[in-house]
Amino acid sequence: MAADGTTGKITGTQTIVRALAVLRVLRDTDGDAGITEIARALDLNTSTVHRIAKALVAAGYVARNERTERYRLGREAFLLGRAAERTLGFDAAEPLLERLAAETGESVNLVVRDGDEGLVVLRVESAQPLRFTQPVGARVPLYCTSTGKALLAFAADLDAEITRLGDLARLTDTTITSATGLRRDLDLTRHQGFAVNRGERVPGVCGVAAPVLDADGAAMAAVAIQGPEFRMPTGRIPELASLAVDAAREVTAAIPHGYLI
Amino acid sequence: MAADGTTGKITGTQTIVRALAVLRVLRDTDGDAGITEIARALDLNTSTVHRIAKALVAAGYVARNERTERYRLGREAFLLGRAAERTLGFDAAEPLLERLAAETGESVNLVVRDGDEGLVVLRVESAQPLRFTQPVGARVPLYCTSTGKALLAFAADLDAEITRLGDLARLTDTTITSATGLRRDLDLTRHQGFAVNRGERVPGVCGVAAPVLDADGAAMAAVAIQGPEFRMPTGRIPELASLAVDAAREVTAAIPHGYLI
DNA sequence: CGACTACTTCCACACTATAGAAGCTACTTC
DNA sequence: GAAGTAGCTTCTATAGTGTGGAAGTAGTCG
Repeated sequence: MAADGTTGKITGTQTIVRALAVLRVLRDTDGDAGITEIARALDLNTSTVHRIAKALVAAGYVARNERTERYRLGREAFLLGRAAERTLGFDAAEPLLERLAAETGESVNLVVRDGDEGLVVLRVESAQPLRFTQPVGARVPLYCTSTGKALLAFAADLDAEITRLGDLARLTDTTITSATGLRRDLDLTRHQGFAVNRGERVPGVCGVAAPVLDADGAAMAAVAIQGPEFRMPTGRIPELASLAVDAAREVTAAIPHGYLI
Repeated sequence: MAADGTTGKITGTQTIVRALAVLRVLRDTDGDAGITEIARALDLNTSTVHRIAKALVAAGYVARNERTERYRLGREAFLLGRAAERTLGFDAAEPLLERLAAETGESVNLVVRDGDEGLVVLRVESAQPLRFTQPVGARVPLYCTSTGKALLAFAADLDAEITRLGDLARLTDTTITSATGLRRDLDLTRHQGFAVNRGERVPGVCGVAAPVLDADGAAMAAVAIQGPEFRMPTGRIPELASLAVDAAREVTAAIPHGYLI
């Protein structure tokens, strides 16, 4: 079968796509949103959005303010998320990351592949006043982050990945901007078993990431330790990497295999 | 069977209802589920479920195992939940409950009204080896729990609530089983500003709950301290109640008003 | 006080979602 | 190892669902 990397047009699901789009708008809105607001954002008729919203309210996925007639996400959305957290093993992974953060004193993230980006699904923040922080749900580039490079280096088809990335935008002095340079870095990452990022995306920020591997040796996710460069000198990298690799190995047991999380 | 809450006859939303039903099945399934399994649970044609599942997978709400062709909730469901947590103020409420749990040494819950039941949306467990525990997502009766009685006592129309409850099943020696008895208890609750439950649902378990009130004085949620009766003697109730009331007042500022959460 | 904006309801029609049939693969049984 | 079984997936004609324009209602601003 032709592996359709990009989502092909699936027919017979217009309504579902629209309903999920409404949820997405509410997810990305601070506070609440009105029907017209949502309709405009999605370029849909207000009556269509209104009907969809009504169904979502009836199901509890959306909460409705009776007075202001405005909407926000509801309790069923919250409960769905909790269930997803459990079934994807994030709740089991969290204590492992917390331990890693405590051991290293730095922030720790769990990142999964989401198309051509990395998606932060868990974070534990360092207790230090100066710490690296990225919100859950943040999407990060693959080619210039420790987690992204760990995901790429242990992807099923490394060459295909590199060509697919296209242009590598320069974000800092140390950003790797050539395909050959990235290839060399990923080979090293694969050989070492962990990826290192020294200010390639944000100046002064260093990351060390280990892949969470499935039975075939492909990366399902990546665990990263992140902090200011001065607290993570070259000499400390081996120790940090070893801790990250250990944590990643434990996370492997926590999350379900075979799923593109 | 599928009716969630009070699903009136809303037309033009069959597909959305079905898609949400598929999500509900996955939510209530441990591990993963197959198409046929879901179709049987919902009494739908497999091809219908398959198409819906495909749309949900494309949107990232459902994760698909390519090898086993089985499904579980996906990352977008998780992210939606996190967003709901934020917009409903649960993330802001959590530290308040944690403080209450630390102050009292007992388990703390936040419960909202869900139709004719209470729904546990947050919990912080006591550090004690013997502790009361209820999972997030658990639904509890209103008439025999501290949180339920706090929600009832501060409902908009108290009389209507009591008649609507119907039969009050006896669960323990101390369960209130008569409408007049419940009425008296709720009046006291309203007067005191907090509800107490001494083993009315589970023998030996005591709860003290304070309502989270909106601007109109109606309950939006309830905060409860729960533990074994012997650690919560009558003499300690005023102190615990005062702490619960204070916490509930702070939670009021955290959660959005006007929404039936 | 009138104009404006937003939410809600209704209904005929177009087009979407439906479900049956059939192909396909993986696993089980004999 | 062949035959059988169960489950996933694709296809398509058709029924019936969802659509969006229009009209009604309520609240807000100048």
